Amino acid sequence: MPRVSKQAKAASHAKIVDKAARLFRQNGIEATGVADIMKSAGLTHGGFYRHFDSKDELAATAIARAFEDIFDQLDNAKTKSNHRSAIIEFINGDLSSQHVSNPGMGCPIVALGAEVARGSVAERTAIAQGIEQVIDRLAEMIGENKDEARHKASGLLSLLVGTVILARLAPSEEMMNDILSSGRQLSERILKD
Amino acid sequence: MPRVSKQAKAASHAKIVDKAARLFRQNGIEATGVADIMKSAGLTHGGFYRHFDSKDELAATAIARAFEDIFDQLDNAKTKSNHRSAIIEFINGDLSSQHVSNPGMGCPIVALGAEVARGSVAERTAIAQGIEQVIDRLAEMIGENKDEARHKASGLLSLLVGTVILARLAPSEEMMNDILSSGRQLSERILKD
DNA sequence: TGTACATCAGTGAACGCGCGTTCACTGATGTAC
DNA sequence: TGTACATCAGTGAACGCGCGTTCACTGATGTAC
Repeated sequence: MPRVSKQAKAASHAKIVDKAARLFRQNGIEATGVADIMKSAGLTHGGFYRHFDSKDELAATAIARAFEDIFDQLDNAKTKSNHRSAIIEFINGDLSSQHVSNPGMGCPIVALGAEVARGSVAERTAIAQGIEQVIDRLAEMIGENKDEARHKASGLLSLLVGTVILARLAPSEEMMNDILSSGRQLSERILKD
Repeated sequence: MPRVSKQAKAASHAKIVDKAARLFRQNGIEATGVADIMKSAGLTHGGFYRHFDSKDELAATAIARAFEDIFDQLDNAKTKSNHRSAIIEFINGDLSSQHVSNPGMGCPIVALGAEVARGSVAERTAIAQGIEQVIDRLAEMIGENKDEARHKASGLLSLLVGTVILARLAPSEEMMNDILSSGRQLSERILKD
């Protein structure tokens, strides 16, 4: 299959990014090969460099793409009438066993934070921008005075990230549930003044 | 340098584990080579398999070793007369810029949690045991009724882990300090009923 | 305590393997007339 | 609208490289007498 149309290329591009965003979160960036991603997108590895200059460039793009999933969840919750109940709904989704057992579709900070912290500038910039926006949106939903809301949003995000990481390391379902419920309870305490 | 004495071997063994515990936390397990570790311990890579059956076995051992650093800090704080001020001292050490900028000597859950979550059974067992013990010791210092204390300890640990991860991703010193101070403030709120 | 010999910690070359990246090639797409 | 040709998305073999692991070798250590 030789040259394809512009829109076919755009579709390939989007598919590569989507699959990468998923595979990177699932298995880590380093542990995911360019060939794995291309195969997952229904292509062969040789064509990769018609889309990206390097695996690192894809990683930065895929991190930004992964944050779109989080923004969708936040925006989706925000359309609900009540901000307070919307944020609780978001928290319950984040601190759920579904999220814990599906890293590929979950939070990129949880899945990739530690790895990206020692990664390239491009990767770190992408994740920092994502974090900034998540905190902005959380703060907007928390409301009250702006500084105080950002303060709470930052603490809440830290708690959510740490809770899911610990839950993914729990050796039993029982312990996972204990960790998640501790996180949920503390989250609610952050929200009520 | 051929065969060495039993105690020289024991010293080599300890040095390999110490260096591995540090390098793994600094650069990740996968990104750290056996040869890097051996070189760092003043040895050549060929001798590695007189000490461990595989890199994975070393990883599990090094994770357990890394937790010793945390236990030392916790026990050190616990010898202080007042449990309440001791736990605050521990929190302040954990949520400090020194900890953020020195992953090699810091918390293995922060540095390796996400990677170990998709690692071998040996690695996951080692980190789960470490987490269990950290929660036990935190709960003991928190006091009050046992279930409530474990609940709080679990939430506190989640918060600490997430805060340090976010702080390591902060693009500016200012944002890092904001994240750390949000984490510190929330931590104290967990402690005062 | 002294001697003879087996053991094995550590060395450094070598192994197979998978990785990111490059390349010559293909033929449909896009463009210029 | 039709024709001629350059472009370039995608293929699959090949590249150099670093990895975890194995191996033959060395000679001091540990042990048996």
